[in-house]
Amino acid sequence: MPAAKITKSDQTANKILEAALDLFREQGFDTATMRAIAEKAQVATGAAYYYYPSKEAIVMDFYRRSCEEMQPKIEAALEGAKALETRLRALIQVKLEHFAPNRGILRALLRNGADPKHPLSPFSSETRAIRDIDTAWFRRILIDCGVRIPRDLEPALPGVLWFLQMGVIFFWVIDESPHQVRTAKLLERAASSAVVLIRLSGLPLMRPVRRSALEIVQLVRGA
Amino acid sequence: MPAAKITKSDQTANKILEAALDLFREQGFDTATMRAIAEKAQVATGAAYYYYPSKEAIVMDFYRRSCEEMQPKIEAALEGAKALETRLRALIQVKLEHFAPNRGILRALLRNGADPKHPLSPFSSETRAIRDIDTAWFRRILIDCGVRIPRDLEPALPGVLWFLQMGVIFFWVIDESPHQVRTAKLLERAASSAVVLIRLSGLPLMRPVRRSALEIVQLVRGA
DNA sequence: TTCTATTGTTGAACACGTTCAAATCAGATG
DNA sequence: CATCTGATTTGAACGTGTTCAACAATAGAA
Repeated sequence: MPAAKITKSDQTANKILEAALDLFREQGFDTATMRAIAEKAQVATGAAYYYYPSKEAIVMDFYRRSCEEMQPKIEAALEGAKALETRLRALIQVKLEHFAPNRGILRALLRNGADPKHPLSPFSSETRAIRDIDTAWFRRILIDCGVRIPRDLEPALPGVLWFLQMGVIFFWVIDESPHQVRTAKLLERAASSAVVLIRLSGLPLMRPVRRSALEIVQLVRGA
Repeated sequence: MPAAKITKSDQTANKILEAALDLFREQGFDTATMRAIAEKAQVATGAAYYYYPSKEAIVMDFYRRSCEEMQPKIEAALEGAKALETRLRALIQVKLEHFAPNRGILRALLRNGADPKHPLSPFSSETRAIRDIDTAWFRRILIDCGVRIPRDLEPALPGVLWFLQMGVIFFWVIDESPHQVRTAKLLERAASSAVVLIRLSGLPLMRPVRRSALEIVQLVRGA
């Protein structure tokens, strides 16, 4: 692998990204105009479009970078965490903390979440790669976690937990309570409930329910 | 109540609404421009804004009207339906059928669903009235439905079922399978599972799970 | 060095949703 | 009838994200 040289082009792209994020943080995604971003980055309006195909692509790049930066943080947070509940909480907590200074930007990103056709949606094909990396973490924390996972549930569970995580993050970006204390509570309850449900799902009595849930998951995933 | 006279103003508003919906259906929400809508309605661009504060307000009005029109249809569909599962399916089915010719328009409406601050979101304060009417139906179908509802679950359940319905509708608008056959399957499974879960939730063993679920619901509702 | 092709940069122009001051209309009032 | 008042209608203008033809800089080949 050749040493990744930092070209002038990279610097310009960075200048634009930083200018944009600054403005997004200061005045919000909608209020910050491309003209203002370009001016702050000391380039012409068109230059921004040479590096980013759209305003949304900028916030997409922010998302991609954030996820990269988070990988080692996640690794560290899971260090020593053995119980599934602890791991779940730690994994999601890392993300909330990492995004905390940029909650507004994340909101701009997630507001299109309901539309899988939208490039910014966490369910879009554009964000597929990130989603896969994310899901792999959930697959990993299920291994040797002290909770027996029913065989048929195993392939689907990481995706379901990722979805649960998305729910928590969605809630977090719109949580107006001081210090997002409601989200903290929700995360606690959700993680605990998830583990309880997984445990229960192994009970013979629950077999039909488990099968139904699985069918629903497969239906939704296939769409 | 005085006879609701149809004023010239009403006619113009209607002309604009119809022109807009036609164009939305023909070419989609984004492609249809306000100028084209105004032209089709044979008014100036500004006139559209005299009647509708925004392009989105038009589709909002469509949503409001649709819900009004659906009331008698729902009433009819529930006629004779006694079992909870049947009722659930019928209630949601009515909505899908009613919206079927306008699936694209509904998609434009729901894509902002993840942002409760957005006026068009089914979770926004602007759509509160509609949501309340909707939820009342779910409260109603729970009465004398043959399924014992745990006391503590009773106040929360209509809202939860409404949420479930929203999930099905969200899935439906993005379901690309022929005739939305996947949605049909999903609705079947979801309704069945919902009833099973409600039944199970009454079991003594499930009391802690029920309590946790209830806590989570209350946390999310309060935000 | 000089030519050439690629890469980067510019700012005017476009189409859009939206606003608004002015014009027009309709009905009430004198 | 003439006048006034409020409701309606107009179309130009604004600010936005985005495009693009033209230009500049750079790097590699000759």
